[in-house]
Amino acid sequence: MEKFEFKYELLHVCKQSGARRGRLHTPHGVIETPCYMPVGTQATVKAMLPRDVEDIGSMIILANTYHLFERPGHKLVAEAGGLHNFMRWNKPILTDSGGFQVFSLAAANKIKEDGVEFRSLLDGKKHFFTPELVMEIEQDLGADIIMAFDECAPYPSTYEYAKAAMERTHRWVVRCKEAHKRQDQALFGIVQGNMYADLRIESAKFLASLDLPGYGIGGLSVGEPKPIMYDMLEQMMPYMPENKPRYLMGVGSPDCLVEGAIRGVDMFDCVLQTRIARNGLALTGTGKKMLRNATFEHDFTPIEEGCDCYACKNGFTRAYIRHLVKCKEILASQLITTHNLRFSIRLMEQVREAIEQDRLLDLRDELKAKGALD
RNA sequence: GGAUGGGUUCCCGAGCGGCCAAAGGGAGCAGACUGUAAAUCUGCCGUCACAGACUUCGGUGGUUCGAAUCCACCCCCAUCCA
Repeated sequence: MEKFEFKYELLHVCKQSGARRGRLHTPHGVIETPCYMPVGTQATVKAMLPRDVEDIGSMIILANTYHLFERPGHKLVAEAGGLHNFMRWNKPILTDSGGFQVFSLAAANKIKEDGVEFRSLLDGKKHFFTPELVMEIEQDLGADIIMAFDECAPYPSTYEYAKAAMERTHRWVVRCKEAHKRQDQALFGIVQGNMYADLRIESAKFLASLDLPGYGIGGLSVGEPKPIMYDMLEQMMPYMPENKPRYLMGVGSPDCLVEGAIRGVDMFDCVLQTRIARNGLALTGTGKKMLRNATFEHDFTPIEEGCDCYACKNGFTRAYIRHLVKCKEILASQLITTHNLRFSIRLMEQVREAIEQDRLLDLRDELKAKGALD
């Protein structure tokens, strides 16, 4: 594997907020930050063609190690020439490690020092995920950015448990780093520490000492109130390396995207946009709109006036989309997903511009006043 | 004209003397959704002055302490026989 330099350029720091405007170079392209990354867990952004994901301005998408290991299997993806070729997406990809599944499927999993025993959701078979196996899978998948195997502790967790999970995560990231060989992939470590600021700081310092090309911030938005999440970000951020991208994992509601950027986050991913789209809920500059609702029956305006997404600029009306939602037509998911993703990506375009102009707090207030962050 | 089986709350469809405002599904209405076990899940769904009351199970009468459930007649529907 050819060596690639995953250079992160810090282009500008917003004088008003401290937010970072940056640029991350990967083998499959450049990522302007801060950015929102659509999620394509099963090697597809649900309801979207790769062409359309590209058209809305996605610079990078996610896929999931755990899901692709289960099906179709990382060896098959390797046989297909890697994830990019398999799913026909030639821009950057980030694979999550399965650490979140340790958390979300906790009832069925056994966490041990060496790794985590998973019960397959598909056939009940037991699998044992170790840092080494996760690295093997992620290297076979071949994403540009790969996440270390971590343990995402639930909220609330006791201090003792949070500390144990964090320390285990630290031991695992060292093993990941040891096992990771591909030079054309960037291995990101993940900060843990639950809702304990001292643990977060300890975790940030430890990970910084490993000199990895980027860092995930994990274990947030797991049910805690938003002010707690923001407080955690504020407390730990001074200990995160300035010259490395910071990826707030799994967070990405419109308000969190802006508030996160203000607190120094460079990358976000979130399933919310695509999931709520499939349930008929559209994000707009004046707040969320449940297009299934009867109020839109005779509403022949676009989802959002002035939006440049395919659905809005081609005359698809709320009344029509409501009809599609009620009929459970696939096009409803396609149109609303396209819109929600474009909304989020455009939001980040605005955020980047505001950072360059040292006015991100102003932008936040303007968006808030219109209801865009509700 | 005769025989048989039916008519249940918006629709389909259970119920076949009290525990029935009436199972279940659909439709309708609303809500949830943040590193995707999600094209999923939850709630409401006769009316009202709503921890209670009132009006419903083709119609009308009757039996009974009590009927959607039993009886009589009538009106419709389906199939079969003339």
